[in-house]
Amino acid sequence: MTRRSSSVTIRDVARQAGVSVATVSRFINRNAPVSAEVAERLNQVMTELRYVPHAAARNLASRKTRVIGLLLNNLHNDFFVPLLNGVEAVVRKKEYNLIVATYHANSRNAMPPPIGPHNTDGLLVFSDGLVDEDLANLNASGFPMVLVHRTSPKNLEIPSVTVENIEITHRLVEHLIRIHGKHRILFMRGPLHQEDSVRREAGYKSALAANGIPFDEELVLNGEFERDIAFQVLNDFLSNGKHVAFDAVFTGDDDAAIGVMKALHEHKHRIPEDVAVIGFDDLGFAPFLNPPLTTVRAPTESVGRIATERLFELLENPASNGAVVLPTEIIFRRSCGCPA
Amino acid sequence: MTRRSSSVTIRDVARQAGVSVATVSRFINRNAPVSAEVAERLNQVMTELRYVPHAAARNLASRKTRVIGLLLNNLHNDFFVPLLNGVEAVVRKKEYNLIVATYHANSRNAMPPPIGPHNTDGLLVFSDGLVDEDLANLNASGFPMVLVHRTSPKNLEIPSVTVENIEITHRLVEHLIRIHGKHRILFMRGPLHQEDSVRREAGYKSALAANGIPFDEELVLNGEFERDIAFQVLNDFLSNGKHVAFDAVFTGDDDAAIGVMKALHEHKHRIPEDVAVIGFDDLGFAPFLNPPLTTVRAPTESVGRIATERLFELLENPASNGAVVLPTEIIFRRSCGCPA
DNA sequence: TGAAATAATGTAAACGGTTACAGTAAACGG
DNA sequence: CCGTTTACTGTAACCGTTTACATTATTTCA
Repeated sequence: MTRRSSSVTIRDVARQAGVSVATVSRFINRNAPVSAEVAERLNQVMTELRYVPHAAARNLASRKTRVIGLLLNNLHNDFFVPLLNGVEAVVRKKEYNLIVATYHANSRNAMPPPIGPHNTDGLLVFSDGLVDEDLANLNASGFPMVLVHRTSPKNLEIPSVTVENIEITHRLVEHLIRIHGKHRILFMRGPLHQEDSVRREAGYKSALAANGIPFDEELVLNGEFERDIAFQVLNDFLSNGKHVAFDAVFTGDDDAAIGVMKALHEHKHRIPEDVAVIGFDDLGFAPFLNPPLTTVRAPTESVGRIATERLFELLENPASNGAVVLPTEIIFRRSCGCPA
Repeated sequence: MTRRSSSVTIRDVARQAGVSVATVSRFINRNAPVSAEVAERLNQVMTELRYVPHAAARNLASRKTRVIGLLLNNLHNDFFVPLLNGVEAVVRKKEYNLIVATYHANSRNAMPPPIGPHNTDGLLVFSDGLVDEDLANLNASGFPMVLVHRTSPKNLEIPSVTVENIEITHRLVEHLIRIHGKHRILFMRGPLHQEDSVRREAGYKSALAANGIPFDEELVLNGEFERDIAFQVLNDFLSNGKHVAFDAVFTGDDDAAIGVMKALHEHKHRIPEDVAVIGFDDLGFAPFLNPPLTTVRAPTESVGRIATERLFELLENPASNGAVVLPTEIIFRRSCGCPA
């Protein structure tokens, strides 16, 4: 067999420097002493030959990839920028690589998850594509994972990083009711099984209940936490004559709030006079929307950073370590009816 | 040596199915016929054993990684969401993986690029961290690359995907001058050597020149195409008493425009009456800023998609194929002074 | 000073796949 | 009916590292 590879290998370096490959490997990984003399020679030879270790070979031999994966449902939301930013910063500092992949519940049938133990050392799981059973299997095999914006299935104890949703949503919706006298509050929810969406819906309902407002199924729309879908859905709702009255919209996230605002605009509803709008996340543009968006500030970059740090802790010391819930805070702006 | 690996290998599958590893490999890769009988048996055994091929081993043996890399300067801009989205969609369809890494000119001293021929099959280069010399070396070695928002160094012919900047900027700035009578237009530029920024500056200058307005060095600020930096810089500019008068701001990108608007707001300048603002990119939130942002629509998701498609073409057929420049279009909204 | 630890290096067996090469049996073509 | 494809399968070398084990020279120290 005549396999040809143009790339220079560790053997070339070893030969050129007159040492064994083991010594070169040790020098590269600094995991055993190498004489000063040899070290210098190797440095020289390596730059001269432009030697770069072959990642796959290292991975195979060492059974590490130096890659961590981030599994998302999709990339249709500005929300992911701060999240990615937090993740990437930590990954870079650790001199690891980051694989970003999308995978959601519906793609399960077609394909297995694109990233996992076979090509990463650990996973940051945002996606709902990995169902509880998958998580259980991976966890049982000792594969390091940290859940993001999602909590561990019962009796599995996978570490997670989330933000506080229910309490804050309750308070914000209650604000709409008590301060601004809104009683017909539409909820533009996210993906059906996404925890943030579920929790925000819970907070929404509990605020209604606490204030004697009956829950109306008709006032819940599926915006998928996506700008375009939220627009579409609300637009249809407003167009399709049914004319269910509402005087406020709680949009599960800021990005979808843009779609909501667009639909309201196009149907000549004034915000907040006719319809108040509130969001969630406090994305960078929220203060500059028209009107400025009342929302909940979620520390998204911190979520990414902390989740990644915990994943690295797990890599070094495979001891599970609970759930962290980061605090959130309401930011009042004009879209709810508050004065500028 | 006693190496232990808990994972099931191709040999386990082969033994269990009573065939050779070669047959299993062929079945997995579907690159040679396998009898129906064996195929079924393998399917069964593989799911039973939960066999997943080990990526590193495949990579090593096949000398392919099935990974493409996206190299960015940073992730501090909502602009990257549509870009990433376009890239990721194509990568997923091809059943490849995507490594996202940041690397910029200043990190060169500290580290080599985190991704390259050693861990990817090809690169989408947005970053300025890879200087012309690096590109030349990589290109000479036949490594597939596509430049994004950046054109090929002279006589290198690396494929690139960019958007039209100069002409459109010229027209937009001229609009500010001729229609809205602005004559002191501040330019909030991006990173010094970023081509979009350079070209937008060229369009800005040519519009000034074409309309008899002298270029004033003092009216150029470095906002780095980052929201927070743009805010900081303009805020300082407005605070530091120097009181250089201006009646408009051309912000090199929409994300930075948010920072600009914030600074203007805080200093009680009305937009567009006192100061007009125009951006670039037409990010999703642009129509909903207060006031709605006049900007240039750039097909960012298409840039990501097309660049990635071209990279895959390159993988299959290493023939260089020029530069594509996608058209852009001005979107007039209120921030420039146009009526709603 | 002799035993034990340490430093520096080499040899060669993995790691888990792919694939060139070879072989056998069945199908085809004239 | 026989030479030639074609379908299918197996053997084993190889991809480029890491690392267990072995070896020798040098320190350390009781």
